[in-house]
Amino acid sequence: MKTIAIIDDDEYIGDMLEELLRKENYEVLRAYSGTEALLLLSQHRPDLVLLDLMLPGLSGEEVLTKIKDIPVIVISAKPDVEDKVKLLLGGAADYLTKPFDTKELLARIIVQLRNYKANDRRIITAGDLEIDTLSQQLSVEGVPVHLTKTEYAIIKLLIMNPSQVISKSAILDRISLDTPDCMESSLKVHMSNLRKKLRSVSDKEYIEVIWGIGYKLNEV
Amino acid sequence: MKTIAIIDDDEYIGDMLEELLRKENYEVLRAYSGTEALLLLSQHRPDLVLLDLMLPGLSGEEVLTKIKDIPVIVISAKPDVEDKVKLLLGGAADYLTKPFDTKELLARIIVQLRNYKANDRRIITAGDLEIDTLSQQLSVEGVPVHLTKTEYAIIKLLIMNPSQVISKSAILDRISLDTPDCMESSLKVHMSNLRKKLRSVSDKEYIEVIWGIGYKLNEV
DNA sequence: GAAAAAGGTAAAGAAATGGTTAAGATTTCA
DNA sequence: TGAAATCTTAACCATTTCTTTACCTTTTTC
Repeated sequence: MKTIAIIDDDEYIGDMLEELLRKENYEVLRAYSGTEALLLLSQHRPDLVLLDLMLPGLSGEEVLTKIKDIPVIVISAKPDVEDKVKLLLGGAADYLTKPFDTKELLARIIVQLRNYKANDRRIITAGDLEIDTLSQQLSVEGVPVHLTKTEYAIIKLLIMNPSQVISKSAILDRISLDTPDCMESSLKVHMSNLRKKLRSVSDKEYIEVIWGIGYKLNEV
Repeated sequence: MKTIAIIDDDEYIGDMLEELLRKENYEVLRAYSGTEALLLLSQHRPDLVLLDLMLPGLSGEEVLTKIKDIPVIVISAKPDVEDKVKLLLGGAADYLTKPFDTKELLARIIVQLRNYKANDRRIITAGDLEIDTLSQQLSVEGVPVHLTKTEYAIIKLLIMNPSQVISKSAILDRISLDTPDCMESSLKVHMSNLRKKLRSVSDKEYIEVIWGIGYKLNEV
């Protein structure tokens, strides 16, 4: 998933943009002034910036000069060609004049994003366990552990529902072991192998058995 | 000096553009129809294409799909948002509606050209791997490696998404191997050949297999 | 406490997946 | 058109992963 920072002091427009982008499955960051924007960018690294020019404090132009290596789409109420040229030459990747069509904005966002390497991570943690859904890797207390496809599917299910009891049938559904006869015996083995791998890194008992029902991940 | 191709059947506008660009010290190529454009592009490699949509013969859209890795600025009389979106998603780098201000056009040309390094090339790197999107060449630890078109498409996809698991189906989608039955066997061979070429330069294992899922580029 | 039920482990065989090679088909380019 | 490069297909092998089986331990129930 890509992250987009919206820098706009107008809360109404910002909210509208945020909703629009979230619907398209982007992660959204917000800043409401130039200084806030710089703070935000020092802490996060979005894949793209939507920058409104009318900002309190620092001007949009000043903010633009501070942004390195992230494409910036400038949004402005001024249809002035002089402004457009100045901002484009100043480093903006694109320039849209209000009012704009949201479909066009989305298309231009895609244009900008497709030029850049995706460097986002999607990490889900539960206690000392951490999975990176993009590299499909598990880390236990920071140590990467190699898992098979099925083992990864199991631990992901558990991590996404920490401290909840997951029935064996739910696990079987999710990982779709489709030999109806003898699936449970297979699951037993997968659980055993998975735990063995966790144990090779840490002594903690992450996976707890709920007798007769299923399993539960303890956030130790 | 940068070279810009103008593809426009309207001689008057074309002449105007050519004069404008020459004044700005660009080299100019001209084509007056879709087929002529393709011929021109097969012989020359401009740094940028200005493409008018109203073309006799091949449509501008068709021409666009044939142009790879050269930024295309579409110029159109149609202010239709639907068209804009279609062309932008279809690979256009920018879209200007007539009538436009020439200063804005020049600024947007600079924006497009600025993405390319001083030597006129767009370089994308991941660790010791580096691709040049213009010459479609890969360098491993600085050593150029010759790749076929398909191999290049694969390594580009991996380099643009470093450390991420790319499913085989995603790769197949991207490089459009279109014999649905036996594509995987083909992919296996491409991967094998690609790795062999990488191995001939470096001992590092850049491409990792994620068993049952796909591949991942390690930034060693 | 014994029997029954459920879960854990280890090992072996089965199945799936990926790697490699080579030959034939196709495309490209001079 | 003919030669060279590239792509596809198929066969075979190596490796990884999954399932099955047997046997063991733990928990529950009576």
